Amino acid sequence: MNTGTTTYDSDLLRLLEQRGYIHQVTDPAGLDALAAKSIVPGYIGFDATAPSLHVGSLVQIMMLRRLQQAGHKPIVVMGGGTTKIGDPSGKDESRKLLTPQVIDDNIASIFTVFERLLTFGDGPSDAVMVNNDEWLSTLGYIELLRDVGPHFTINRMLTFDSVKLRLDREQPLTFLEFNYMILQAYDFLELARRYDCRLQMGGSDQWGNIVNGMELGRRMEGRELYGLTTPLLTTADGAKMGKTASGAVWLNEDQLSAYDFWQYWRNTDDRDVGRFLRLFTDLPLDEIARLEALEGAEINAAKVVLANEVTKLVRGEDAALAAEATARETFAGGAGEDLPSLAVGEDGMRIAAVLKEIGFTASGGEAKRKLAEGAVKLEGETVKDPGHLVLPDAGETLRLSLGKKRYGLITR
RNA sequence: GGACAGGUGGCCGAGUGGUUAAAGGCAGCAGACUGUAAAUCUGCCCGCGCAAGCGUACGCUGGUUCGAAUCCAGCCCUGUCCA
Repeated sequence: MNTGTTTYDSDLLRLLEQRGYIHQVTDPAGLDALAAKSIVPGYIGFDATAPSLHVGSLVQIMMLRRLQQAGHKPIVVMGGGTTKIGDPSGKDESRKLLTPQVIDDNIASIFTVFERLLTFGDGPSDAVMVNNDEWLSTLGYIELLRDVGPHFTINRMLTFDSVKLRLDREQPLTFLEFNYMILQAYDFLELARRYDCRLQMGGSDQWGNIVNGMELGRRMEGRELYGLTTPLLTTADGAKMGKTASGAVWLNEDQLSAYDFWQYWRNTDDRDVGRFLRLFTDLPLDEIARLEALEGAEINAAKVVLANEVTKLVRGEDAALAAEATARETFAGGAGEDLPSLAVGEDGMRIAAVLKEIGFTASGGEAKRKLAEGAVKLEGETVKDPGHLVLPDAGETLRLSLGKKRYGLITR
């Protein structure tokens, strides 16, 4: 693990290293020297395919926050232009094309989260958000080929992991996907021109793209650019971060309630607590060290702190407090108000239907299975009969649970 | 354009005429144990229906057959090699 000692002179690299953001840096000494003496504008690119980013992107967002904390300028690049040609992320089917309107709406929605974590404005170290559609959509093909094309060799492109993997596995790799990396490289060049951007950051899978951008900038305009990647974030049991029972862990409230968001962090694996505290909260390192050292059941206290802090940053303080209060009451046998709820109406509803309606199960059949397994409780009593009629008295609230972690409130 | 190999449930991957809603693995959910952790063991894991049952499903379309994921034809898609 990270010892906290570092050889860097700049606040930026010290901060990033101590908190565990650094996987690779193209020229650590050069970047360190630059960051020690001047403001470094740095960018990270984000997808605009959905109305919210999810937890998997949070490391990157936090890294922009650290950049700003160290006095530099974060640039958020939304991939509006690249989204227009579809997402080539390896999955064969998910190449849905989005209309410009949808993309713009997505970007606006995503921005609400950035707004909480970064300070935007016109000052030298204020954050800015740009859409790469601004330059990509007006790019001429001939022009691009002539100016940029000569700087890429197919030989080298073939050596990139993203490409090699596909070829080795004998999977299709389209020309479109192959070109994606050129457009991403072009982004870096354009940002260097517009904002004197010197640094691109990203996940470790972006290393190749980042290096391409740096080299393009150097070859075309003699620019000195830097790249830095974060480690691929997995949970201690090896899974990619951000996936859970009911899908992705979205950052926006519209896609995932604050309570569920809070629960995601509360359920962190013991082994991940320290690492996540460093990455995803602003708590001082010595306090994190103290929390991380807790053993046995006591580490749960650290998980609560983690959940509170992350929820506070991403969703705001009120949301964090409410989520924590709800969790405390709920797991103490009561029922917090933040829980999902369902009104069954005057005639009541059969319990299998209730489970489906409230979103605990995907289908009626699954609800019946869970009932048969004895996983469902109503007011603390196990219910097994799918036909059991749920009908609270007027004004009464029943407490429904599926398994040990999912709770909901049923009213008439 | 040609030759060959392939397209199976969220993913990987068996299955070459009925007993196949389709082996096995992964992921997921639940139960037990716990600390709302991990590991482990057990069960579940297409949809609808209280149920008997019904409906969909093995790239697409059509055909053979009492019966097809499995056989035939055409088409679409992918890979490898050749032009």
